[in-house]
Amino acid sequence: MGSVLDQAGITAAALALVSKKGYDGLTMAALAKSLGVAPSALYNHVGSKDDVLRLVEEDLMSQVDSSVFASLPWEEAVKAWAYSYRDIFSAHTPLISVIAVLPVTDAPQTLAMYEAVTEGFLRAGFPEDRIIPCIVALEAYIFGAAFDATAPADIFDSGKLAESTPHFTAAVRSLGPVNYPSDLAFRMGLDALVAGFGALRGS
Amino acid sequence: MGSVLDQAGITAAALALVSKKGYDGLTMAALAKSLGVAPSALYNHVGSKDDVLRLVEEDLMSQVDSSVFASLPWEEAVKAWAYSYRDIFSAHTPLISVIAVLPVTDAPQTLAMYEAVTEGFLRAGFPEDRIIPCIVALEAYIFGAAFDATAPADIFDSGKLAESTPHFTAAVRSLGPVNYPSDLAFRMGLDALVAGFGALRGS
DNA sequence: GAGATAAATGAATGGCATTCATTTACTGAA
DNA sequence: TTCAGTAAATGAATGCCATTCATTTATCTC
Repeated sequence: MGSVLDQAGITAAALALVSKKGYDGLTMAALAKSLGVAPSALYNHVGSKDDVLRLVEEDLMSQVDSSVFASLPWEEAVKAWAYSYRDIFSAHTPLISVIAVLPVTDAPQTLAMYEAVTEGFLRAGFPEDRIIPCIVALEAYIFGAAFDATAPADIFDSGKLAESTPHFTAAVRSLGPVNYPSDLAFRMGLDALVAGFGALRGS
Repeated sequence: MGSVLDQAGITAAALALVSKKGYDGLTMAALAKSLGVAPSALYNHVGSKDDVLRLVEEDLMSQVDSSVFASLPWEEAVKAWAYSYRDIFSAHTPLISVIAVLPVTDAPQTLAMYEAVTEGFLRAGFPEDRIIPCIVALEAYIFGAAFDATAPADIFDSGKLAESTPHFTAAVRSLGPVNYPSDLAFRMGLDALVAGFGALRGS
């Protein structure tokens, strides 16, 4: 044996590469180079590039703060968890298309997060059969919001077509200098989801 | 002139190709072949493959039903619009990563949709400066839910790690035979968002 | 009919993930 | 100490991809 490579090392190198060059720079060749190894050597440890993305996902999932469910009341815990989840994945949106569709089997960190969140919901008095739908809805919102967070500030600039969309253009203008209110929108939507779901709790 | 190709034809061919072979099958070579033309000929009409994706996006946006805002009360209109939006894009998730970040300038169909939705919110009594944040939050939710809708039914199968995640595993089991409740979750989240945002309306 | 212009061609380029036959280096048993 | 087995790394090759470019073809205008 005596291998230079292992999954932990590959994961760390992939994360470093992504933070330095972005997901466009995450190629098997670049990853191998950063590990001082030939590209084909990676295939002794991962089956494909998608495997690398899965390793990165697992690492990120373990960074999502689900400990808040043990220390805060449910409303605050959900919000803190959601912010943490979104903040982490807004820097990793290319992963979302991969993971949103990925079975959770063999993803221990991801499962651990779901377990902590589920426990938090149970402790807050949710009926067991409503918990997964709530989590699914919250995750959908979080993933969508992660994309938003990376959008350019002028995404809603209607340009030449402003005259044909007067109400929309006025609504955008009314926001003032910051015309892409990603953070305000995230807070508003999260508040609405938490308020709506909170009503499902048993007494 | 007398060109075999134009943007409408390219858009139609791209949509046909996607519905037949999926987004993996949407290559410039395959697109050109389906149009009876050499791949390089496409570049006289579009600047890049991303341009093709933008054309497809515009076409899909025009299919989203925003006419409901003219005929239904606000709550029902938002829900009908959201369902239509999600249903269309759940078959086109690879576009989401592109468009969620894309400026709306020079996207007339997309702008027309935003204008119709904005008018619906105004008519329902929303303060002008809350409308865009509401739309942003709803869109985030819709895009995220579009990913969910394509997930496999057994995405939450915890497999060998079931014993270490007892609460989560039980919550999944309590859902019964269908263990990925994408539709239920979408309805629940949408109801919560609509209820929460509806409270912002002026009297 | 001449010249301009728009459009299509086919050959090239460079990057990409992945495969595979081969070699290297280490292990544990005789 | 030798030798066989094995895990890991190598480098060359494959096939697909988007994109570019010099060149040709066809059409329209004067």
